[in-house]
Amino acid sequence: MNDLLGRVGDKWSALVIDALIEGGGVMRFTRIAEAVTGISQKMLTQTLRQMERDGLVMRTVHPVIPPHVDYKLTKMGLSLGKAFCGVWIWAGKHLEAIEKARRDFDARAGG
Amino acid sequence: MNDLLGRVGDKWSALVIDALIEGGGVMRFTRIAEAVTGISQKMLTQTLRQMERDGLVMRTVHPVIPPHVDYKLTKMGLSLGKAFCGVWIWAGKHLEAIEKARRDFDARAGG
DNA sequence: CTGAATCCACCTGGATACTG
DNA sequence: CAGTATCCAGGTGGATTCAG
Repeated sequence: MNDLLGRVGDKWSALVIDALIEGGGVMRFTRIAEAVTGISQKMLTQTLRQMERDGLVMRTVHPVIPPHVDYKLTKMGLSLGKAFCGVWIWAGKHLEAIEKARRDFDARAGG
Repeated sequence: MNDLLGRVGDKWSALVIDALIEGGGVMRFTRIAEAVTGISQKMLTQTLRQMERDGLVMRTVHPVIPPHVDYKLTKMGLSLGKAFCGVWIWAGKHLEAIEKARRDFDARAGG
C-alpha cells in the first residue's frame, strides 16, 4: 500500500493521466510529451511503461512507417484520474493559501 | 501547480497526514514516527517542517524537560487529508487488479 | 524527547547520441 | 515518430553522531 502510493502518487503519472483525460483519452507519444510540460522524453517513456505495467494505460503499436503508437487510458486509469480529481480541486483551491503560508513562515524564520 | 503536486503528493506527507488523522489530529514526534512505518527520523523532521511551512500542520513546543512537541493538523491539512481520501479508497479497491496487471505484463515480457 | 548536522550510497532524471 | 542506451550531476534519504 505504502509502495502503491509512491507509484500512483508519482507526479508524472498524475500529469500524464491528466493530459490523457484532457486529450480525450487517446494520444500519441509526442502529443503527450507536448501536453506534459517539462517532462523529458526518458521520463515519459519510463512513466508510460510503468503505467502500462500497472494496467493504467493501453499501448497500441501500429506497424507503419513512421511508427505510430497510441496510448489509451484503461478503465482503471480513468478511475484513478477521477480519484485524483479531489486532489486537483484541493490544490487549485488552496494554492494561494499555501503560498501565503510559505511567505509567512519564511518571514518568521528570517526575522 | 505542477510543483504543488510534487509537494503535497509526496509519499511521506500523505502518510503523515493519514497518521495524524488516525491518531486524532494531534500527535507527538515519536508517536508519528511509530505510526509511519519505515520513515527515518530525518525524513520525518524534514516532512514535518515542510508541512508546517505549507500551513498543513501546526507545531507547538511545550517548554518542558524533556521536550514535548505537538503536531496538529490545520484545517487546510485536514481538508487535504479528505481530498486524499478518494485516492486511498481507489488504491485499496484496485490493489489486487494492479498486482494482477503487473504479473500479466511481466509474464508477457518474460515470454 | 526532539531535533540538528554530517557522511555517503543510491537513485532520479536530464542531455545526448543512436536505431528501426 | 518512438523509442533505447549511455553518461553524469544533483538530489534523496538512511545511518550515525551530537546537543539542548
